Amino acid sequence: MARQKIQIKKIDNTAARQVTFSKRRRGLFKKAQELSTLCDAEIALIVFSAAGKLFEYSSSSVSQVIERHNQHPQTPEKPEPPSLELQLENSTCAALSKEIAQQTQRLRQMKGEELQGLKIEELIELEELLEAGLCSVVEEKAERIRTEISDLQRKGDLLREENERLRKEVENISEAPLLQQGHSSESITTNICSLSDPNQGLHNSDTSLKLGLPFSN
Amino acid sequence: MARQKIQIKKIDNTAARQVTFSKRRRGLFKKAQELSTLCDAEIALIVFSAAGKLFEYSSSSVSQVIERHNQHPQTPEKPEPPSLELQLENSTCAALSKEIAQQTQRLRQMKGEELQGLKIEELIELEELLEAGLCSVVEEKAERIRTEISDLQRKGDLLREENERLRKEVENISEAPLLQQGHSSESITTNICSLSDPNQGLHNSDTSLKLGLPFSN
DNA sequence: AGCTATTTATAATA
DNA sequence: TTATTATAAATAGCT
Repeated sequence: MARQKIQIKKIDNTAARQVTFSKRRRGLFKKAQELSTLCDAEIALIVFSAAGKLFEYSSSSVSQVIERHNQHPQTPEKPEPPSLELQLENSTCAALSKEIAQQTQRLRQMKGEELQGLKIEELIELEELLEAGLCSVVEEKAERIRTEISDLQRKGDLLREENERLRKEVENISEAPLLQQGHSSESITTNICSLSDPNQGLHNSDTSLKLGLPFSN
Repeated sequence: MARQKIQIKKIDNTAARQVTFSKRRRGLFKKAQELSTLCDAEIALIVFSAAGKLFEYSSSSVSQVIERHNQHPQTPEKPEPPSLELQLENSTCAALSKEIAQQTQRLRQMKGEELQGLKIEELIELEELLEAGLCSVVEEKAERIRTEISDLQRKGDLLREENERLRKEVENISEAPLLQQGHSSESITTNICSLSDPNQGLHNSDTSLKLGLPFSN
């Protein structure tokens, strides 16, 4: 509106846009204030800059005008037309909730609850599903226990070897012309070690299978 | 601002005030619209005339801007701070999604999939859960099949009684001095009926239990 | 931030 | 209300 007429469209140049925003915003606020004074009007003006900064003017207080606006009997169309974005969010939430409800029911059915709603055919399918799942779980458990037992036996073997080594070391030391003080505690360890069969590591798989009894529980 | 400069104070003359209100209001709205377009600003402008009439303008929707205004943080850091309501929606969605993910994993585990993440103790619990569920399902199925069979047998009994009644009726009619035409088709029905033991209704429960073999499938 | 040539808004009037 | 128009105000492009 000066030097040159401009098109009312978004100003591309960022700096120029910010300057214009500043100038016109002040002009707008001034006009609003003048209107309210001259004509005894109640005005609220809320402006968010493109950067999200808030500017506001009100002849009284913004909250007061908003309150009056909310209480205004007019606006018979939509009291609160939720934005499309919000509607989408809500519909997304609704869809998610529905999915949760379905999954929850399915989980209950798999736990043997709320079976009334199922037909015999569905019950049979569910039974087969549960049996397959149970079978997988049992197999996984068996595999885990086998591994666990193998690990423990391997560690046991290592400990036994270590003990054997220590026992021999003690024997060697004992051959030295020293008194046999403190030998009692060493003998306990030695005795415990000698109770175990040093060859039992070879039977690992058999042993784990015997211990696998809980598989059929 | 024309012909003569005016003082910015309430216009005494009512008519003049209304005219000025009308003109300036339009000018103000135009300026607001220009600012929002030129500078990509979000604007809400609420004006109550002295007579209490509401005029409003917004670049988007008044409610939306008011909402943004209400939720505006004291320090506007973000270029586009999503309203708290939206954040809540999003967090709700996130929570729901998380729950769905958990349920989905649980369902898979119950179907015997993705068991790697479970400890042996958890596998055992899962196994017990599946066994309990399977047991319930099997019992429910057995009950359903029992009921189904009882129903079918009851209906069969009714049909047999009806057939018996019809057979006797036919016999009575046959005693009349008519030719035995058309008796052949009746006799088939009668023969079929006579194959069944009219007392077998008493054995309903036993029979259903025998037929209950699929329970252990 | 100021300046100023122009455009725009508008007060008075019809 | 609307239209006209003289004038005040606002402001786009520059510093």
